[in-house]
Amino acid sequence: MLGTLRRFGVSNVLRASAPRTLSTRWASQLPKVQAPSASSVLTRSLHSSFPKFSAAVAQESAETEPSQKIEKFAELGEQGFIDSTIIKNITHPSRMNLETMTEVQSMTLREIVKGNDVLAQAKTGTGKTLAFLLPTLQNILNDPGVDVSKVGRYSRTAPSEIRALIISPTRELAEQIAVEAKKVAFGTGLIVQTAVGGTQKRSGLMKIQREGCHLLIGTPGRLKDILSDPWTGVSAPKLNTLILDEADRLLDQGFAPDIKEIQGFLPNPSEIDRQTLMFSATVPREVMSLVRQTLKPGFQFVQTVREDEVPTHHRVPQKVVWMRGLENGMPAVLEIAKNYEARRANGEELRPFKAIVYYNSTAETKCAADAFNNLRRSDDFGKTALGELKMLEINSRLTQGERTRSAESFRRSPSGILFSSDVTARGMDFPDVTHVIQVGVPRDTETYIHRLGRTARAGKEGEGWLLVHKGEDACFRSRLGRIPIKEDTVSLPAAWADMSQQATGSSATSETVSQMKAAMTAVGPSHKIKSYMGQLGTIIGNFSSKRFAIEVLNKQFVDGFGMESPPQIAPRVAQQMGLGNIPGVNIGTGSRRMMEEDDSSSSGGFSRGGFSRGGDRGFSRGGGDRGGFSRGGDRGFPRGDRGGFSRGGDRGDRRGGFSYGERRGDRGDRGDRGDRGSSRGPRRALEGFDF
DNA sequence: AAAAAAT
Repeated sequence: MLGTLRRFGVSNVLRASAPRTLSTRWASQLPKVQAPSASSVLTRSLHSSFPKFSAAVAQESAETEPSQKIEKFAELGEQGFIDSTIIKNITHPSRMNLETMTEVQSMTLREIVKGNDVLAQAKTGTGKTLAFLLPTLQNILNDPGVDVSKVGRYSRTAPSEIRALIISPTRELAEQIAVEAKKVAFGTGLIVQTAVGGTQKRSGLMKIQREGCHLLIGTPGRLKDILSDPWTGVSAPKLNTLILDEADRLLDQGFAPDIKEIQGFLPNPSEIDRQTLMFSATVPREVMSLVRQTLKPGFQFVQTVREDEVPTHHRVPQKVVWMRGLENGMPAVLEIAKNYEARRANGEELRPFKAIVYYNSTAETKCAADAFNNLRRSDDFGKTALGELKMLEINSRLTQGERTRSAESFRRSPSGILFSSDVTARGMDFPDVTHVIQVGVPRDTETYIHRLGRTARAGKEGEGWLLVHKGEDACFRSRLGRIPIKEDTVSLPAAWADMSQQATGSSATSETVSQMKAAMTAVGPSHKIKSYMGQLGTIIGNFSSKRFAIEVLNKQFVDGFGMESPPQIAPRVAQQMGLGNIPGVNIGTGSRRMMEEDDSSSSGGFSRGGFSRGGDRGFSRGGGDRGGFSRGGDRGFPRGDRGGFSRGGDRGDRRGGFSYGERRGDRGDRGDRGDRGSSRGPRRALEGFDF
C-alpha cells in the first residue's frame, strides 16, 4: 500500500486493514452521479469534455473513501440502478444463484458505471469477472444508440455494433468469460461473441456476421486477425469500453505489442470516448508505467488487497518440500494424493481429491499425465480410490479440441488430477480444486500466485504444495521469499527417497516410489527426451551452475525415467545454450531420430496389469540397440556407478531401501552457489538450510 | 530449447 501511495506521490498513511479506493484529483472533481438511473452517457460526456492530460503532467493525489458497504445484487435492481433482467439472471436460484456482491464487485461497480477508467486488484477467486461484466453490460444497455430489439427471433444487431471488447491471455479463459457474460446478458437482447485462436475462423466470423455483436471477447492473435481485416465486416467504430483481464499479463513483454496493435484498430479515443478497465490479482511494479500510459490520468486504482501483502488467501496453507532429485517429483505428487486419500478413508470429512499439478514446460505435463495414467490403469491401482481418479493433461501443444475436452472434463469431474502448463494458471475457474501442486520454481512470483489461486475459490478451502529441488533453493528464496510458504520436511518422504537405489523396504513410501518408477519407465522415450529438453530450457538458470543443472537432469533421466543414458543434444543447440564444455552434456543428433521413431509408433505402450513399454528398452537392457540414441551415452556422462534401479539388487555396493531417513545429514551435498566437484566430490554444508 | 498467442 505504501508503495502505491508513494507512486502516486502521496505521504499520508492509511489504515492498513481497510480496503480502499485511490482516486486522483481529476476524478474526484467529477460530479458524483447520484441518480439511481445513472446515465453513463452523461458521465462520459463530462469525461470527454475534459482537456487531455498527459500522465506525466497530471498531479495525482490520493483521496480515501470510506469503505463501501457490501451490497446485495437484489438492491441494485430495486434501486433501478441495474437492469432487472440482469439482476434476475444473477440472483435466481436456477441461474447464477448469487446474493451478495463481493468486495471487488461492490467497490468497482459505481466507478465503472460512471465511466471512469479503473485498475482493480483483488485476490484470485473473488469474482473479478462479474465485477467488470455486470457494469459493462449495463453501460451498453444504457447507451441510447444500442438496439436490443429483435425481428422475430433474430437480433437486429450488426457486426459493427461492438461496444465493448474484452481481451484475455488464453483461449479457455476467453471462453469462460463468454459463458459468464452470456449468463448475465440472457434475455436482455445483448449479443456476446468470442474470437479465439484454434477455432475455425470462418465459422466464427459467420456467426458474428449473422447475429451481430455488442460484446466481443477474445485472445490477442485472433482479435488482431479479425479486426485488421476489413473484409470481415467485424469492426468496432462505436467501441467505448476496452477491458484487459489479467491486465499485468497482457501488458508484459510477450503481449504488450499485440495489445497496442489491437488498440490501433479501435476508434481514436479523442473522437469516441473510451473507458479502459484492467483487472488482475497481481499488479507488479514493472507494469505500472504501461498502465498509466494506457489509462486516463483520472483513473481509479481499486485495491482490495493491501499492497504490502502477497495476494494469496489466508485459508490456503502453502508448503514447500525439498526434493533430493527431480526424479522425486512424481513420487511426491503420488504421495500427496495417497496421504490425502488415506485421511479420507480414515473418516475425515474431506472433499474428493481434485488437484492441478503445474509444470514449467509442456513436455513435463505430457510425461506426468502418461505416467499417472499408466499407474491408474495398473491392476493394483484400478481398485483403489486413486484408480478412480481421472488423469488429464492440458497445455498449448494439444489441439484446441483436446484442450477444451480436458478443461471441460476436469471442470465437471468431482475428482481427478490435471497436469497442466501455465495455460490454466490464470483466471480458470475449476470448481472445488482441493490441491494446487507446483513442481519446480515457477518462472516468476505472479505465476506462483495465480496458479495457487486455482484453489480456494469462492470461499472454499484448498492447499498449495511446491516441490523444489534442493539445488533451486537460492532461486526459490529470491523469487518466492516474500510468500508465506512453510517448509514441510515430514509429510513427503518420497521427495527425499534415493531413487538410484532399488526399493526394497515394504514401507508405504518405498511402495509409492517403486510404483511411480515403473509407471514412469513405461512412458514413451520421445516424451522423456522432450521433457529433458523442456526442463533444460526452464531450469538451467535456476541452478547455481549449468554443470549442476545438467547433472540433476541426467540423474532424473536415468534414475527416474529409467533410461540408459542422457539424451543427445544437437551440437548447434548445445552451442547456443553454452553447454559446449559442460561435463555430462551428451552431444549428438540421435535424439531427433529417436523422437521421430517413437512418435510414429502410437502412444499406447501400456497393457493392463503391467508396464510393457520401455521398461526393458534402453534401460535394463544393455543399450546400444537404439539407433544413435543410447550409443551416445558413453560420451561425457559420468555414469560409472549407475545402472538401472531394476537391477539394483545384484550390485554389492548398494544399500537396500531408501535413504530418506538421512535428510538431515545428507542435505548439504550441493552448495547453492559457485563451483562444486562431481557428484562424488566433497560435500559441503549448505548455509541457512535448516531442516 | 524454455507458458502463451494467428495460420
